[in-house]
Amino acid sequence: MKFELQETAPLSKARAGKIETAHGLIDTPIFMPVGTIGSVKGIHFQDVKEDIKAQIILGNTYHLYLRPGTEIIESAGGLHKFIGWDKPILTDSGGFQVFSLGDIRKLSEEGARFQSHIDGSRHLFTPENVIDVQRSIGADIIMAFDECTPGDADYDYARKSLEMTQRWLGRCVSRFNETQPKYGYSQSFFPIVQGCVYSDLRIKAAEHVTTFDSDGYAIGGLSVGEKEEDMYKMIEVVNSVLPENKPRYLMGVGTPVNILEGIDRGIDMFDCVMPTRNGRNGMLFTRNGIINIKNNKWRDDFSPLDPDGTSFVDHQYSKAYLRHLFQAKEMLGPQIGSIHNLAFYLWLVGEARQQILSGTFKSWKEKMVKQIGKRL
RNA sequence: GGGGAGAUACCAAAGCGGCCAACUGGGGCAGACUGUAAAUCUGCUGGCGUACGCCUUCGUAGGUUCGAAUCCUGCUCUCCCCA
Repeated sequence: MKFELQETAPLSKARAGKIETAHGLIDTPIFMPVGTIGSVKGIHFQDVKEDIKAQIILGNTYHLYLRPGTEIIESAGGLHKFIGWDKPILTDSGGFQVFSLGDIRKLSEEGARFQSHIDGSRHLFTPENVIDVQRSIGADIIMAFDECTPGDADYDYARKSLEMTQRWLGRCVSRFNETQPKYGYSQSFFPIVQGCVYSDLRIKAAEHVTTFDSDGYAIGGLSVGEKEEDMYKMIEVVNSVLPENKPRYLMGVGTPVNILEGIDRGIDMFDCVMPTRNGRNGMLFTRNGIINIKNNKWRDDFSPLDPDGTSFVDHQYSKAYLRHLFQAKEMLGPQIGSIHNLAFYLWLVGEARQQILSGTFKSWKEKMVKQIGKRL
């Protein structure tokens, strides 16, 4: 994998770049739709690619390991072939599930013991076998196995948690280096910076990951309950340490405003369930603000869903019709909501990239932040 | 014509002397959602008030009772069975 830094915006840390993977190029900054279980929920891959213009999607080690299982994915010839997506894929390691599964898991130095949320069966994830599973899945970018420290963790917990994540990282790297890709193309490995909201821990964590000279670096453990200002501060702190010539991935973030603020602070890659989950639940992000399409006020608004939108759904369907679909619980409603939101997210990062390249990012961003957070 | 059952809030449906402004569904209104255990979850849904509360409600008109959606009587309407 290669990363080319093309431009940095004036008065900002925002960067435009290009990532070259075995499955194609990725323009950065980029947003990656989440396709946890091998599907961007509710959306045909054709639309993900051609309408939404996604350049890379996510999969999840935890979910794919439990179902369909690595055997099936290997038999299919890897995840790309299994799901019919020929562009890049990034897999998350399962670290976040270890965090979000709460009381059906137990952490130890060895790894994470957990029960399947599907059938209750017991499993063990270790830094080593998580790398193995990701080799089997065959994602272009695979993630370290970490502990996603909760946003409200105290210093002592955060420090110990970080130290374990660091030891796990060493084991991940070893396993990564001693194994080979299974499908004839190379895979990249990204370590994850933890450290909760504590600057000194974040700096240590960032310095630690850079000792491994990876193809890129991720910032995890943000937007997990901490204050938004803390998140922005941690991004600044970490990015002041991470090397300029490698992509930086802010995991799990966020709202459209979060993404612009992240770009402004030098983040290149984002993923989040928000556009799909909220879209399924009737919340639409637009460049003019946020629409809750279920609200009564839209019942007789026959104007296009989003006159400024880039997706076909924005022009093909009216607000009143989409509201009707949600009222009637028609599955077309969540599908349209998801497509719209993802298309908006991809437009947002694509436009940010153009603004960076033309040197106008900062003023554009300030204007956008005011608009896109409004409630319509 | 005879016999029986019933009328509860937007709808359906519990309640059958005080703990009832009234269970529960649905519908409606609003909110939440950030590396997806989520096409999910939460709240509100007689009126006024932030709240303690106050006011008006259980077909309708009376009555019994300290107290009635709940008991009694008349009336109106609905449904079922037999002729």
